Amino acid sequence: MRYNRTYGKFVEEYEKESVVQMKNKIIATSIELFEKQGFTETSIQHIVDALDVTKGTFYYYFQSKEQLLMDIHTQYIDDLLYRQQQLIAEHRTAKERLTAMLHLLIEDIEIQGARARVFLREMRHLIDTNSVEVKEKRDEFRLVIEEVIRQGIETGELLDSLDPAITAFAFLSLTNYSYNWFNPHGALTAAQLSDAYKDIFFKGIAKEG
Amino acid sequence: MRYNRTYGKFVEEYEKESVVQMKNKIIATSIELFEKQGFTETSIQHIVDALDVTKGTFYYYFQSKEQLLMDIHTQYIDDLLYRQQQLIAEHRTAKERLTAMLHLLIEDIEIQGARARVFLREMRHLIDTNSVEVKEKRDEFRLVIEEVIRQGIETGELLDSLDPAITAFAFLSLTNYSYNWFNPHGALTAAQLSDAYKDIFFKGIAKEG
Amino acid sequence: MRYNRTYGKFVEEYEKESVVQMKNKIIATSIELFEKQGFTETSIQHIVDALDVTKGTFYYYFQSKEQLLMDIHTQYIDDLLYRQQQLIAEHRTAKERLTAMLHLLIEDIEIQGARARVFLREMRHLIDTNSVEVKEKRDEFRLVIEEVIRQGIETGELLDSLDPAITAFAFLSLTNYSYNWFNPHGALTAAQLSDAYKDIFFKGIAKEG
Amino acid sequence: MRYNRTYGKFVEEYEKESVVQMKNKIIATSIELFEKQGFTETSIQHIVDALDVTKGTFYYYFQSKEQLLMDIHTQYIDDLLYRQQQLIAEHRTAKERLTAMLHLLIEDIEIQGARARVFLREMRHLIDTNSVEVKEKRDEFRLVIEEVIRQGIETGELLDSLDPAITAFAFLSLTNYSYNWFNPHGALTAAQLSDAYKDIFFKGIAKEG
DNA sequence: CATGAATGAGTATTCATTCAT
DNA sequence: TATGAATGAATACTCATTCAT
Repeated sequence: MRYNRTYGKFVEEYEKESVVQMKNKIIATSIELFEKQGFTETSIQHIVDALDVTKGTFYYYFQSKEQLLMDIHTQYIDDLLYRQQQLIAEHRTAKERLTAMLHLLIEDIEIQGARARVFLREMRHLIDTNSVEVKEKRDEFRLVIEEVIRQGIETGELLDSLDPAITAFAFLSLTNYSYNWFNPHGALTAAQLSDAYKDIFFKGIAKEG
Repeated sequence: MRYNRTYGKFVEEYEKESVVQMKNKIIATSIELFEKQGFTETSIQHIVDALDVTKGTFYYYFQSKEQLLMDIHTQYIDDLLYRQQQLIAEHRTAKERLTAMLHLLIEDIEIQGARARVFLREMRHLIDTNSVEVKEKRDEFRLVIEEVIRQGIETGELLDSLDPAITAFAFLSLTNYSYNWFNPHGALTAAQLSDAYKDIFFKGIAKEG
Repeated sequence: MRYNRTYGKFVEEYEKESVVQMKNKIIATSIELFEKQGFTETSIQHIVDALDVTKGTFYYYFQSKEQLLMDIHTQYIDDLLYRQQQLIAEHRTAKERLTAMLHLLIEDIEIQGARARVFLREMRHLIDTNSVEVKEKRDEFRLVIEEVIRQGIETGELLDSLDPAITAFAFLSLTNYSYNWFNPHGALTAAQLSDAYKDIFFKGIAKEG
Repeated sequence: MRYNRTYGKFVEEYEKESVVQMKNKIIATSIELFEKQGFTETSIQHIVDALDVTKGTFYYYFQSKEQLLMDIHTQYIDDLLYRQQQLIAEHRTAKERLTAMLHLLIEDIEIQGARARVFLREMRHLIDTNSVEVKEKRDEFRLVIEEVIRQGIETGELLDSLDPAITAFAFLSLTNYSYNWFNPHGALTAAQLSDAYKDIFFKGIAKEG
């Protein structure tokens, strides 16, 4: 499982295989249900019924419903940051890097759509320190984009007139909003969508600048 | 009250002024609470406490909590569609129309942010027929944008290479995602943001097309 | 109802008769159950089943189980303090006052034994500010006894060698511990018991001092 | 360990040393927790966490949580009865015997306060036969006091007017209630308290008999 | 001896909704 | 119009106990 790459590294060392397996089973099922019905509307009972275990089992693996949500968020954002770093290392120009990130994020909706949707939608239900922690990581991801844009401006690849912060938000709007409407099982593929967005984002829509 | 323009039209014909007033008071208070805490997390008790009335009063004006949410959605989207039509009538070129819509939507977050956020966030809690009805109106709004883009391509204002549907989604991504991060009380004004977005959307970010 | 004397004064002015009645019914039933099974072992379900109402009803009248316990404690200790003041006013000498308090407390076990037992036993389950509040009132009651003893020493009624604080605790030990074993339905009456305790407390058990 | 004197006698014959040790470790830890939080509020999980073992270990040594409580009670009351017998053997007059018992019980709160408090507070949680068994031993302890008083009356040491049963309860009230308020770490020592109580109990508080 | 995953019945509390007044 | 007492079903969470390993 791809999403387990980074998370797994740390976990497997001190948690038994079976514990990790059951934890991941609970997470996988929860993600499906959270996506369909929303976090609040999905009860622990729903989750354990779907898994054919009892509530006690759930609470053996997770301290609380909120902790489960936090685990989902942490897995997702940690993996995303890891892949962002890889991609930065693999590419040099701002255009290449932004294109790669566009592909990364939109293909994520194709590959692990439910997980992405839960991540983008349900953050509000994290409490106190947890929401701060996730927010910081999301900011980190965004600031990397901002920095790529800033460097692109400096190197002359991108327009001088751009505000890097606003432009980073524009970039994230395109990718993050797409989970609202993009259907990976429809006629339009993720590759086509990210290509189309790449053109719009880089060249704009008007005929002459 | 601006949001009452279209809604009022139908209502005032068969409902007494005072009924409309109390209904709007409940709606206004609910929007504030829904924005702060979310729809599910806000109880009827919260709402009536904030208004210093009793539950019975609430249920005299609304059949259910969901019906209240539906009313909020209907008011919002009807008003938006009305203003979209006005703006289409006032402008001729695709660029002008798109620019006007960009301003409309982003300034909405400044002027009636809570209402916009509740609209964009809580649609999931509408039930079957209601969610279909709202979805149809949202589609209607989007298809107008699509049509403006299509005409812009035909008239040569916009690039031939564009897919009007995807481009309309890109447009809506910029506007609709901004409620997630744009703070109307911050240093950046809505006017500045919509200007920046206009540039990015029309001209792109790359130095040479 | 005697225990409602002071409590009632304030309540009846702003709460409807029927609310007070249901509240008192819930309190009365809860006291019975708390006495028999203990606070923790008595569930809200037990209470509402005994009353043939639903859980919702319980929570309409009480914010929480702990709040119910607090109400029971407040009613009890407020009434006790009130009666202590009356009795102080009615008597002059230390002997008379202590005798009257002995009667008061032991007859309380006869008349409203369950209430007294719950009060003496379950204070531990009050939280934070509530337990402090009740503790302060219990201390107040005790300090009045201490003061009566102190004055008795000064006037020459009581032995100079006494430590008023320890003596007050000795007094309260006799009365408060009796709920553990004294059965009001047995052969020994409350009047006989308080008489016997009065003799022991004033004259001691040894043949010559 | 003092509290193991009598208990140990029987146990060591058929249980391995290590079993007894682990059992006593569990008991010691449980007493601490029961005292701080109460029996019901302390979970097996709390206990085993504090000991850094697992639930399985607990259930290897005790059939149930209630059985653990019973063991605590049995150890305590058996030890108390044993020391009461010793003290009866060591002293002859009623005054000496009662004074010795007063010291015994109040110093117990100083030396093994938690154990005493758990014993006095949590008996209610013993089930049927167990609670009967403990009650019988507590009665036995009380009846020895009663008998000492009876003999004191006969020998002319104590007042003829006393009811031995009531007087024994008065005695136990002084000792047993003290765990509610007496703080062994405060300025007042157990020796001072038992001396003060001895005077009050023997000579009373009034200036002339 | 000891583990720890799993159970199942329980707990306090919440809340949208109804309805007699 | 409005009240507010009552419902009933749901919710997150706890915990003593069991048992295969």
